Amino acid sequence: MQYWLMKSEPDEFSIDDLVRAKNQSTPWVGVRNYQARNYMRDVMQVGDRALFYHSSCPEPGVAGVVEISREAYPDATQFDPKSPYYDAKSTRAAPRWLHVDVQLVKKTRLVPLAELRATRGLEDMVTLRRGNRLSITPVTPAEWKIVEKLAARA
DNA sequence: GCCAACGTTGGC
DNA sequence: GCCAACGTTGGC
Repeated sequence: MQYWLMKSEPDEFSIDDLVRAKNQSTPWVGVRNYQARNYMRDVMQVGDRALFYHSSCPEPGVAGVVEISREAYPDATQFDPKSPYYDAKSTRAAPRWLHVDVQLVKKTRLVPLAELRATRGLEDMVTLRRGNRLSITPVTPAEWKIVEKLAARA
């Protein structure tokens, strides 16, 4: 059992989109970074929990909690020439890109990035480290507790 | 729109 | 295998 942080651009897919989604669940398509893929493929397990993070938007921050609901399987968008995630070098025999499914646990208040940065105990959070751009990063149990407490505040 | 930081590509 | 050039991310 592991904790994670997963970034999504709310213009693309927001926490509210997840609230409205069928079964409040979604395939995490579009990851095109090997390290993030490897986390999904090799480390993530059904039942792991993740912070749903809004990035590249007016108010970046944690917007909710999700649970990994299906283990990694091939990302169909890599085979679709019309998709922005199309990868001409990937084949069905050896798909390059995989993804998990995630299911909503809860939408929380938006915990802004600035607040995360200002919180004691989160100094070493991977996603907050200088220059980090990875869309999927591990979160320690201690960090998880702190962020959950922040998110539960009114 | 800017820019720092990082990942990927491709020539050698 | 090196590394420069390029593209992308993501906060501001």
